Amino acid sequence: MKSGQVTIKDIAKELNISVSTVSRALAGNPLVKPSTKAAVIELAEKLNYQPNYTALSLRNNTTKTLGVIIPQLVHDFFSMVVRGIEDVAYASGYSVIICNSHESYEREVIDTKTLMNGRVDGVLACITKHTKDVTHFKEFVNRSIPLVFFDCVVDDIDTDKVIIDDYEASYNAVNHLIETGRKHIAYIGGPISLLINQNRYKGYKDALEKHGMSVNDNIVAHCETGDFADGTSSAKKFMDNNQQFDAIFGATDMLAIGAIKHLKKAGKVVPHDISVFGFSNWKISELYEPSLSTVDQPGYEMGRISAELLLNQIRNEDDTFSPKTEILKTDLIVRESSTI
Amino acid sequence: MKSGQVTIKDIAKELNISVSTVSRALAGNPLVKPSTKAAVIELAEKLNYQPNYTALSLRNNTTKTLGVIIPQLVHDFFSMVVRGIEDVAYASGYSVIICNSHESYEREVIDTKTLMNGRVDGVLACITKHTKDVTHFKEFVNRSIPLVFFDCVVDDIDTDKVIIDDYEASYNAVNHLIETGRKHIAYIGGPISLLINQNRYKGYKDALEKHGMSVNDNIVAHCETGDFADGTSSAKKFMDNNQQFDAIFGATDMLAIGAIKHLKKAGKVVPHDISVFGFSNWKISELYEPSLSTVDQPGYEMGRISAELLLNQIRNEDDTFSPKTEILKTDLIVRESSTI
DNA sequence: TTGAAAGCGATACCAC
DNA sequence: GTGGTATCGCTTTCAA
Repeated sequence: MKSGQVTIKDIAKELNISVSTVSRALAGNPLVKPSTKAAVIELAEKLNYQPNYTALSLRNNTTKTLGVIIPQLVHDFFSMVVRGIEDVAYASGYSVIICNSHESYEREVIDTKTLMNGRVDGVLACITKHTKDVTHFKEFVNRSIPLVFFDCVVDDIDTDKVIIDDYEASYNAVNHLIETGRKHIAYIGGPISLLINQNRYKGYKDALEKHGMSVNDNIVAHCETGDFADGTSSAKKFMDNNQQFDAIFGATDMLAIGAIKHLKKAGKVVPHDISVFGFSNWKISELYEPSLSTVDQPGYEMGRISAELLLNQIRNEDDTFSPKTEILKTDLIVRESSTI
Repeated sequence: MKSGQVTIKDIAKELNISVSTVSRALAGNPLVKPSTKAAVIELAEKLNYQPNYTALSLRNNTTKTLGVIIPQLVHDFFSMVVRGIEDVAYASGYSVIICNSHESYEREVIDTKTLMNGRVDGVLACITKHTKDVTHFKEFVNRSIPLVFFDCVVDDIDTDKVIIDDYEASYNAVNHLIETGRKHIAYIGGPISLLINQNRYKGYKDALEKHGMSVNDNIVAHCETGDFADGTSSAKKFMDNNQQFDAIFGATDMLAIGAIKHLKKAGKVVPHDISVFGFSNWKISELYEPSLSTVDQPGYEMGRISAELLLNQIRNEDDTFSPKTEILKTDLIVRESSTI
């Protein structure tokens, strides 16, 4: 763009024909005389003509761009989601613009406004841990801008959603700990205000109860962040309070590894004394020592499916649209930290 | 956008005034009668009017968007760079569109084309490990689209560049190993075709020579990826060949940790038997055991400076432009893996 | 103070 | 086969 941009007008002038003809020639319209067409194409290539994207967007009322609002990028799971989104988008001729909310509610609100002015044809969003008021997202629906939520979704907005079966994953993980002989299983999770954490906690609870155990609130922690430091401090709190436990289920890999760090410091051996299970299958969970048992979430697939749902909405437009919720299955990856 | 979008035309019709007046009122033009202005603003708010971004772009020949081409996102360093870019961009009213080349040359070429059609006002780029032919980047210069390279830069394109002082960082790291008494220091690095790796290797070599040591090619590896597995296999190769060494300088944290993994397996104790130094200060380097000594690169600052240089180019436009290269300093972070 | 009209780049309908 | 022109939404002269 700027000064240097070649337009069809330039081509038309140079060849002494009208812009209409140039446009048609470039579009491969069969009505154009072959010789004219050849001349246009040759000159276009010589001048390195690129159709002005902005003009096309305005004309067609479509930007061929998808917006993604995501709370973190340095995150193996989210990164795979983005990759899935990009692959589907590019394959359909769409670009992707990523807004990183950095887990900030204020930033998220700004991001929605940024995407609301016709810059994108549709939006894929995963809300931050702190998002409670979702008015800013409802506005997409009001304006009938296609919207798909993934992972951390908003319950009371009626649109497509793609989520992980957190409940089942967490149930299975805790079940595994019980079946390998653990009797006193602690829980360390992220902010319980988030639906995904509610589900992970519920899976934990139900797995215990299924086996006739009950939750001991002294070894349950709902942390603010889900980060490493929270895992360490939670494990420390449990031990300082002289709580007995032989396993920890951490609702994120970082919480789990943070907990292990403290256990080691306190002289406990993982998994001999205490088994630990994580959630997300970050790269570090494989590299850490002991390697961490964890839940593998299908991030790429989540991105792929979300993008497909969004493209469907975009293509549908005026037609009737009935929102779907896709629930994706997870896998347990058992490693050293829970192999007794 | 799409059907539902409110335009100034709608407002004009509703109030029985012209679009010009509406436009002026919204722009805060003082010539508009206060009562008219108030009415326009009130209605605009009521209808939740948002100026059409595409129309503005076309009109002003400016997109208020910066493009970023980056080879990886799940990377603590790049992530900080992006954050720095975003902060500067947003503060100046610019959006950021990120193209992830996924370390693929082909993808990178596509990304440059995507950004070449007037979608962005300028581009920030870090080339992939595999990029040798840089014709696609030269086209930005030909079209006088502002361009700034960061981190992995292209030497023979005359534009702004922001780089890390890889040479000095690596020199200092190896120097530290020598000063703590190490005599036989191995080198494991990424693809030597990349300038940054040439510099890291040179820093290693010069530090050795400065202390009267010489490079032993049997304990030098230039790997293809810089990933974990390459670190492991290089360390294995050194040991399988019965090479003696008491330290390893890994030109990425992943290479270093991969190497440690093998050392442990082979019964060596880090740092007692062998010191290890990494590069990049990934989060994992702090969590790993032993915690990894490493080079901290100022990612956020790199992003910030790159974006500022780009915005300067954009604002300058026609004026004379003399490309600058900023070289950023690094810090050594000494942790357990090199503390004897 | 306000309105009419040109123009940003590309497309498509309507003439000829 | 080709040219003229309206149009997308908005800003900005130029007139009134």
